[in-house]
Amino acid sequence: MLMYMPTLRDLEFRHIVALDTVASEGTFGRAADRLGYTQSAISQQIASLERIVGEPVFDRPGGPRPVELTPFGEQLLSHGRRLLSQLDGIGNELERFRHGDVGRLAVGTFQSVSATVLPQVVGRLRKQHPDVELTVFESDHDDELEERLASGELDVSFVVGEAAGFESRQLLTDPFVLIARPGQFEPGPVAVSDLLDEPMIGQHENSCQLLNEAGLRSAGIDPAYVFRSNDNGTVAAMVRAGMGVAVLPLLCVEPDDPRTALHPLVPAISARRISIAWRAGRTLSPAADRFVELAVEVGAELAERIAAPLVGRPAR
Amino acid sequence: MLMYMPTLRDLEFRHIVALDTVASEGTFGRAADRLGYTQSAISQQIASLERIVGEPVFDRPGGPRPVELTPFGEQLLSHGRRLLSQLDGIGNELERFRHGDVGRLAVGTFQSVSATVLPQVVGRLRKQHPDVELTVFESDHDDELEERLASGELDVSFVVGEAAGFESRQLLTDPFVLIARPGQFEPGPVAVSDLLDEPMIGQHENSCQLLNEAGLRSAGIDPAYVFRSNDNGTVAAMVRAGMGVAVLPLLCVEPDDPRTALHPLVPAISARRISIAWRAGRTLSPAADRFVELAVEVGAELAERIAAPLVGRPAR
DNA sequence: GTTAATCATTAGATATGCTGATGTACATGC
DNA sequence: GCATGTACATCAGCATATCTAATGATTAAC
Repeated sequence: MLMYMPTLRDLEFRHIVALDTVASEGTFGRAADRLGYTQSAISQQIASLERIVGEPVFDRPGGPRPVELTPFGEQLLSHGRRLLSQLDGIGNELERFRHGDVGRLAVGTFQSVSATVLPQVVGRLRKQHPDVELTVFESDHDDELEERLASGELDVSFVVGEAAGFESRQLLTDPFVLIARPGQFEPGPVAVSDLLDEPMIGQHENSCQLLNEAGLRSAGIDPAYVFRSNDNGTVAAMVRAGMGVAVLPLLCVEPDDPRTALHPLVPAISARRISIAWRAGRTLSPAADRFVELAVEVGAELAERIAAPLVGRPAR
Repeated sequence: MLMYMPTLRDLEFRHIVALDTVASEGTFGRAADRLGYTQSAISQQIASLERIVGEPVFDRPGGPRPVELTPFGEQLLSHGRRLLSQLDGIGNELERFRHGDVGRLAVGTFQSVSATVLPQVVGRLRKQHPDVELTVFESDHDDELEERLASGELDVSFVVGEAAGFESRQLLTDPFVLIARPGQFEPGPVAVSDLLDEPMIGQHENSCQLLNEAGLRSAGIDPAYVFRSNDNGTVAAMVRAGMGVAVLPLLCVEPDDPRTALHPLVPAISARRISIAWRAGRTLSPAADRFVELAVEVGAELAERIAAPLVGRPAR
């Protein structure tokens, strides 16, 4: 009959615990009592341990004298104790991970979110879970964000609208507004048709700009762009300089700048929906979960704040 | 039916190996092939792992798509890998220990051995097993050495003769010789009875000195000590100065010093036997075993060398 | 819609680990 | 010296865990 030859990989933590307990109690029987086993069980556990390591771990003097670790047993025990405390450490780390207190988190974002939602979310996350290693990747190309989400490089990403293959939670809707010089239009809503002859300032081609142009076109305007920039500050400056007017998502605009006037458009261009997304079917880490929650929270607050000036300001 | 609630302590290395293999293979089946199990076994191992940690470790998209670690699974795996490599490290360390290449070793010794046998043994040990942590405790009181041997403070100790409760290996026998000024006696053996009127120089009371005096008395001499020192160089100097003669174990004497003459005694005082001892029934560490072997080796060489001058010198 | 690939589940065989009883070795006390 | 007590080892029997083999359920791809 061929015996299975055990290796160190067969070592189990109960072996170490038994070794430790017997070593400190001095007898198998007392160790058994302390661990809730019978003497026979401990005897067999130690025997099994000795088969695994290939050496006796105790000197058994026989009779009523206590057993004593062999030098090999001492060596094994000191290594084993380290292993046990490592295991306990792992338990603690996993518990922290479970609460979202540690872990890596890679987030995708794009400009307008980076400037408005993200700082709030990051701030709250860092306050509540300071040890989460957060990395942020920004791109103005939706497909790049989605690729990295799909590959697993990103855990979650802010996105405009929804994309197939992803789960998401909607954070807020961001309406398009007209940015003009103060006095250029009557305060209050402006008809899209009034923009027919206006020179337009816009962004370079991106999902948001496309949505915007599609909206204008469906209202009968074929906008003539005299300048394009993806820097929202530059766009606003050009408007102030009288180069033209711009249609931008509200989140891209500095709402309280008195040097520009904001006007809702009628008919409204369908607002872009900002969500946070992750790969469908992929379990989120607790930290990522927390991030999503915070994003929803911040999104709701922001939605409230941006509704006010848009309605209120033209009346001012 | 009450279920047993597993804890992290129930984690086994096979769980980690399965986790790792499935993670890198992408499917349970291929992992099973690689590990020599059936797919069912791996499925059950992962299920068991998930019960232990309380979380799914894989996202299973269903159908022919590969499984993928959950963030929790990733975290667990990275900790688990560390644990596995620790275990392998322990295996290596134990192997080195088994060969006597690492470990602590506490050795007891006394003066004459410290001056003759020990340096040789230590030298060879350090050369062959440089990473053994050797500590040496020296005492001229046999009982102190034995106490520390018994308590486990010392692993092995050089001793004179044998003591109950210890196992030992004999290294050499160290004959007593007479040390006198050259010309004081005829070269060759000296009769103990000729020492009747000689003033004697001896050591303070210790096991070796007692053996010595007992030997002289049993030959009819009641030695009159005019000076005692435990420093062998001092004793020799006093002999050279003409203060008296000394009877010392040969190992305590500088055998090639032309300013003193060495004489065997007739009838010989029964030589002291030098052994190396350890607690009976206690398994020695491989390093200690090695030390014993080296001590025997050195003892044999030394026995050969000290026999020569004792026989040869009086004839010179 | 059918096929192929995947994991989960089930049932049964085997191995493992435990209990309880017994065997064996040793020290201690009379 | 012999009886006694205390300890570990071993054995038999049982419960449980773990593996294999077969089957079921789910999903992608054609």
